Amino acid sequence: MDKYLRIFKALGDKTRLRIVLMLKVKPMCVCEIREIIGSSMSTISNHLKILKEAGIINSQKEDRYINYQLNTTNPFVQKVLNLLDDLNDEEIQFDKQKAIKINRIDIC
Amino acid sequence: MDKYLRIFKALGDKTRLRIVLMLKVKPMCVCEIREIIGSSMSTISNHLKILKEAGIINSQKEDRYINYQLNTTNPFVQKVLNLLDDLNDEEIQFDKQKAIKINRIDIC
DNA sequence: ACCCCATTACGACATTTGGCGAAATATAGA
DNA sequence: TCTATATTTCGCCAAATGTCGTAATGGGGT
Repeated sequence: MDKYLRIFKALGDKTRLRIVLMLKVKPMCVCEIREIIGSSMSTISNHLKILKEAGIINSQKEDRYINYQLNTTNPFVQKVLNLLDDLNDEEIQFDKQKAIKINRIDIC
Repeated sequence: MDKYLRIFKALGDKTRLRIVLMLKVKPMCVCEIREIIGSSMSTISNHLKILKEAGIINSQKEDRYINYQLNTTNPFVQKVLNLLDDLNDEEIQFDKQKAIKINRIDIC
């Protein structure tokens, strides 16, 4: 049951839900996510840790950066993430547009 | 987005997740749920309120009791609840067995 | 060896949350 | 209408959570 609780808890926070939805656009590093959300580095890093421990995302090194991406290997997570396709608030659309345009070279 | 957040928040609490899963067995009143969970009346009532405001459950009068049951009208909620079919911890099984056996006449 | 991205750990603070008991409310049945 | 009982609401407390800034640490690239 803890596995499920961790997932629901992780997605029950606005900042983390935004992060998950913008990672649907493309994998991003902490820097980029921080730029879109607007919170501090440590705050974002902590949220990412929680999402990672819930098995919702994972990370991968790319050059000097660590890319965070949605975890596609866990079936349950996969199903939950699919349900989020319906979620397209104005705020989420903004985030996604920013995610598309963002270039890490400009900000990191 | 708030709608989704409320649902995830609601399911991100152990007591509430247990309540939801035992309501899969059958609709129950506050008394019965209280008996299975073991917390105070007011605590259970508050959890039910949160689940109701999230659209996960609804209530219906029956005699002197108020029966709480899963809300089957909301498609998103429906899908999420379907995902929970995989969840069958020992603790959950206990709850469900109790739910089957429980008789409100004995305890309310 | 030195940068740079990122993580972690800390203290501080405000807010939220979950729990309780007691009081208030509602309502069915006598 | 009165009473018993089921449920909700209220006020309080403790614990957890989210945020920040700073500072120390890690680990790859250059």
